[in-house]
Amino acid sequence: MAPRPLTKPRKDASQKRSRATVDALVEATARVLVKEGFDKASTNRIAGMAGVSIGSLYQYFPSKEALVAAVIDRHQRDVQRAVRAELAEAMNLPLEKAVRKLVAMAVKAHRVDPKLHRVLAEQIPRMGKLEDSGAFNRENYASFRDYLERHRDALAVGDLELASFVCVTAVEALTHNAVLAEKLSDKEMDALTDHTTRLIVRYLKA
Amino acid sequence: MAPRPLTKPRKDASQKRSRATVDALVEATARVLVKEGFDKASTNRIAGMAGVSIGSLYQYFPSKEALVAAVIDRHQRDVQRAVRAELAEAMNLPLEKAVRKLVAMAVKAHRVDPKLHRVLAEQIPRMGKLEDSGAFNRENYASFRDYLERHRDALAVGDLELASFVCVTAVEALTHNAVLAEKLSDKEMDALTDHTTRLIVRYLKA
Amino acid sequence: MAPRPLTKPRKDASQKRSRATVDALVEATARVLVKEGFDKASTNRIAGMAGVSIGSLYQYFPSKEALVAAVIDRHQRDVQRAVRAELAEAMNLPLEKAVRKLVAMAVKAHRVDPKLHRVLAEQIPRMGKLEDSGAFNRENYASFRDYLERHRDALAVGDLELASFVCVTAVEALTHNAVLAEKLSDKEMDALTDHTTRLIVRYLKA
Amino acid sequence: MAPRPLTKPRKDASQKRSRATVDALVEATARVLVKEGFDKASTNRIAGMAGVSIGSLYQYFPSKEALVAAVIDRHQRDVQRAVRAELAEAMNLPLEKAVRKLVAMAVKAHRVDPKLHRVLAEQIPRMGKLEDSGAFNRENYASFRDYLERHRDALAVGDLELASFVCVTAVEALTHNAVLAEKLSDKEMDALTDHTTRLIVRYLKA
DNA sequence: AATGAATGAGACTTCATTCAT
DNA sequence: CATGAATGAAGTCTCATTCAT
Repeated sequence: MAPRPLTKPRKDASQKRSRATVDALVEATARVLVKEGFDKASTNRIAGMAGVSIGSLYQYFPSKEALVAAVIDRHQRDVQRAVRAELAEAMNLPLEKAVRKLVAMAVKAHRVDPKLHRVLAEQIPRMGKLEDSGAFNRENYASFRDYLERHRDALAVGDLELASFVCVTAVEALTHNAVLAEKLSDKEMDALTDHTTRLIVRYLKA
Repeated sequence: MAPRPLTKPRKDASQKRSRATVDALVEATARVLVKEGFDKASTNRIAGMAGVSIGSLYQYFPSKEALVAAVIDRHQRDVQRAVRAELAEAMNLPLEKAVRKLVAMAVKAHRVDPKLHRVLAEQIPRMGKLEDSGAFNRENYASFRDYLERHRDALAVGDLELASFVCVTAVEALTHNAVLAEKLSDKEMDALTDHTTRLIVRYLKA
Repeated sequence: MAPRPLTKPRKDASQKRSRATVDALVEATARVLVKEGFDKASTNRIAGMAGVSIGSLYQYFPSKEALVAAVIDRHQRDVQRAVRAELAEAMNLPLEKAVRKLVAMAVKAHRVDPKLHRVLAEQIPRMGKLEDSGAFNRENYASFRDYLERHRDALAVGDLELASFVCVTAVEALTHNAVLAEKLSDKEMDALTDHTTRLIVRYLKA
Repeated sequence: MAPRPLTKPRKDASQKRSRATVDALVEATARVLVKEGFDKASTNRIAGMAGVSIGSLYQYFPSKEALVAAVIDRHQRDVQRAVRAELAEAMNLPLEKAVRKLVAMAVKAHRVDPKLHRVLAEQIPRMGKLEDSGAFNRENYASFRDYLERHRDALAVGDLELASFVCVTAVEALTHNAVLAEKLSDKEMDALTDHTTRLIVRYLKA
């Protein structure tokens, strides 16, 4: 067994400090993005809000883009965490219930941090991260395709790839626009969920 | 023959020159937006590409935004022109044919200048022109609602406002994403049109 | 006798038109200077206010400076005209009355167009026209020296050059500052006139 | 001896560097103003003369005006420092001696940096700092009024506010113009001081 | 002469990033 | 490693002036 290096604890401490700094920077970036918008979000402002010197910022992130990318990652992890359990559940339900659950999930995903989501949604396409856009990301897309595969017999559509694209795109767009509208009552959101569910179910069902 | 007024030609020449400059600037803006993206599209670059001095640019457009707004207007007029006749036609068809035509129309609209459309779609939300976003603008939205109103009896949905939102949003998102993918064959586009049409028709039909 | 050239009348007409254009430009410059301040007074704005094209402006004035110089000249001629008669009168009065008249004259001079005067007073030093500054110009200065010369016996001062400088500078500064204050009542202005007169008379009188 | 804290030197060095930059900028502004005049004094020129990047200039001064304001402040502090002791002394002298001292003081004040003073005197009115204009500022004005108050019995004038205005304005104008003339010998300056003193004393004395 | 479109030097300012301490 | 002063390219915009018509 290798001897525990003497510097470990200290390194741990410093690692902890590093981690805290990184977190503070990511958090500050998110806050500044929301409060000031992308164009006004300067690295100096971000460093200031994080309570960190501009030099330190560049110790941990090589560029402004890297910072924004980290925010995107964190946001997507947050969304994923909020949704993963439900997604798993939905996978075992019959079509209509499954779809309804998925739609509800999409709404929930968009509501994790709508203002941040909005800013990011505007910036992501400009950062060549198109594939990750939307609150439904690759992972969820695959799960849904899987589900369709397993229920192929109950479906009216043959091309599951296309069908997945149609469903995911439609649901994503509807929930995205609805959440961004901001002024929707709970009742209206429920109505939207109903309609979206119907849209998808009727499309899929044989 | 009426004598040609002596002052006319000069003024005309002048006006023609102005008009040419303005057009060159709008065209250059569109080209730069496509080639370099919004952030890199500086007024100097635009003036350079238009073969016009920076001073002339500011003679006609008070700011970068004004320039982009002009590009948006021009693009929307182009789209509208490409689509208006078909839209009118579609209004008199039975449901399925109408929807199919509308979907085809949406595809066509997105194909007017897809790369420009992509850039503008990213910028429009940041310019407070939300309502005009998408290839379906307000006017088309109203037409569609009208159509639903007139066919209310054949529909399964009661809330036409909501139904319009659902249909327009879904069609817009599907065609937008599909066109942006760029790598779709004609056959694939036809399949998408079929699916989209089915999606909408099944949703609407009683 | 030389025959009257056939073009004379026309030339007259065109000269009249030229004169009108020049006047309009000078007037417009004065107005813009007062309304917008020196820095905001662009040649284009001046041409616009004069109802004349920028090209024509440069037909008559080679530069912005020339325009301002013309305004200064005109203003000084206006002031001179307003004051000349009184100045002549004052020259024949006994000391105290003469001084009082001169002070009143200085006030009047500053009131010809106080707002324009103020702007010009700020600009003149920057244009190398120091010697002409103030509402008392060279001509008036000489007249006053003359007056002192002719009343030398009644004076307590020997160096008339210096005395002239002292008197003219003091009166000019007092009336200038007082008029620029703008908020002085007539009564206060009268008090100032009294005091200024006393200041000068006591200084001069044996 | 207390141990020198480890972080102190760096911070000090930092602060010293900042301070040096700021000083260099203010000094450069003053120099450029004198050498080129206000209109030609661009921030780039100033930064260049200070041997500092334009970015650093804007790190410390938000605008060109702020820079000029700093120069004004510095100049006024310099003037004040040169004059304060004498002013205090003068306050305890009898009328004639006091006035003579004040006049001498005004001359001295104008001689601190006459060329800079000239440029600033032209700019200050345009910066809404009217009240501070002249080498006599508010503080000195108040001191003088005080002095008159305390010697009211010896004076021929009742309205001390007006009297202060008359005295301060006259002295300021005379010394200002005299110093700006530049070509005056010491003897001439002495003569001017005598005359100015007489002007004021005779005006005030009962 | 009159017109006004065009010019372009140059002003002010911002901000991502580097580097001496 | 942290700090924050310093950098300078690049951006937006103005305005006196020129010149083709």
